[in-house]
Amino acid sequence: MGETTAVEDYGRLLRRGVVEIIVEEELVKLLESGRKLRLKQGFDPSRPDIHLGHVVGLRKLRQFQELGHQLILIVGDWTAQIGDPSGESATRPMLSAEEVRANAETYMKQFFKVVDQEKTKVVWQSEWFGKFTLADVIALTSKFTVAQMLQRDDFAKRYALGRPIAITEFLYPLLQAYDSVVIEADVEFGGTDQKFNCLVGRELQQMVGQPPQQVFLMPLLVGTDGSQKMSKSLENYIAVDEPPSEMYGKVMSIPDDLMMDYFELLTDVPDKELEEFRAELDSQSVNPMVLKKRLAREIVAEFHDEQAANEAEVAFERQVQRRELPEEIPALRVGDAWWGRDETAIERSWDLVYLLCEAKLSKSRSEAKRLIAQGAVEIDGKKVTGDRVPLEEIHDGSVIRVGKRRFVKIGKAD
RNA sequence: GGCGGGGUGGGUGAGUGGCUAAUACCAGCAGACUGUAAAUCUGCCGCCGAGAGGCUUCGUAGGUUCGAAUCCUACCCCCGCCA
Repeated sequence: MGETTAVEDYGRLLRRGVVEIIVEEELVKLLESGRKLRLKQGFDPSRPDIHLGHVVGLRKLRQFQELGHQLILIVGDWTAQIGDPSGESATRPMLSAEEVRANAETYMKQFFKVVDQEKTKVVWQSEWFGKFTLADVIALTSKFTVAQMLQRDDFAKRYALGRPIAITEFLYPLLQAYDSVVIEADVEFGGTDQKFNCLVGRELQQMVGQPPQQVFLMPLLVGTDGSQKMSKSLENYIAVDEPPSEMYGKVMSIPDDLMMDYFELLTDVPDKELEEFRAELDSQSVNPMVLKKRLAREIVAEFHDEQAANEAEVAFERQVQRRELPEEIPALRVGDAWWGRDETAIERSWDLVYLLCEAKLSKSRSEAKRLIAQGAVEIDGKKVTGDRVPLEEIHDGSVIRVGKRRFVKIGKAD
């Protein structure tokens, strides 16, 4: 494919889904030097779940790997104990070595869904920080000033507002920077919120006589709520290990405005095609839903496969768009007493409230009553209006539905 | 060491003796509509109770009062400022 491919790859590599490159000319020089670059990516094994917000960066790493570069993945078993200072960081409980290892394993299993494991070397922070003495800590911290730390937007804001900043939070960027020195990173990757930390890395490297790493900053993906960055604590995330239909549905639930960002950052749909999509959306010549379905398929296929994506789509169309029943419905086994032979027989009816609770379709009796009152409950497609349901309305195999997405199939207990 | 601020329902955050199961916003749930689990609109959103109503909740434990998230006491926790 020759030279054109190389040029195209650079364009895609350096433009799509990139906010800022520090320093771009230097990075280009490195790329053109033909040297195998050392790419740095770290993670804290405090939260092992990877969601699409992380994937934006991981895809970029993969693109670099495709060009033959070497990824060094740092397991932040020390920084995990500090917690990245993003806001009101509650002090984290110390994780045991066991937990850290387990988390790291879970993390990497998901990580290598996107990133090429063959071209990745995994190292642990404890390999170097485990040997750190107080003297080393003092030496490291003495290289920086509080004023420098306060350059970081997050710190500056909190300081101005009189919000607390823990001393260990200042340590975080320093440890991260030291990582760069140890592994002699050529390029570090991160979301835009990582800018400060990455820049500290550059400085520290220069202080010890290393060439400073290049910094590659990517946009923060907005979560399914459409307003805040995707994060686990905000409950607006799509995890990479979610089942296909769940993933598909969550993608469909993002606001239309977010669609093109997702396309750009999370799929390989060519730029040219994305341009067409934008034009179609602008001129309203396409139903956004159609494009969003394409997006959902692309994403599901990336983490599962084509077939799973198609099945998820079929399920979505049936269950959400046409409000039909899903293929698989959880079953609730009901004992003989419930079939009207004992106390229920006296009233000749089912206690639907009780049934909903038993079936875990409702958290409490109060909620169950509300749901019924709001017309959210139907039995075999018939809307229910009262708490009591005549015995004959429910038989073996009846399906109770609450809202659009909750179902249970009633069956006799063995 | 001194001074001050604060701990309220999943979150933010009102409320300074009864009208407060507790304003508002966000999230969540449901319904309608639809072009999707988008958007919009409407309703719901502690628990128990068929209902009337009852019970539990505002850091913890006591107390004052006919009555407390609101007052008092002690304790716990968080934060800022000045040294």
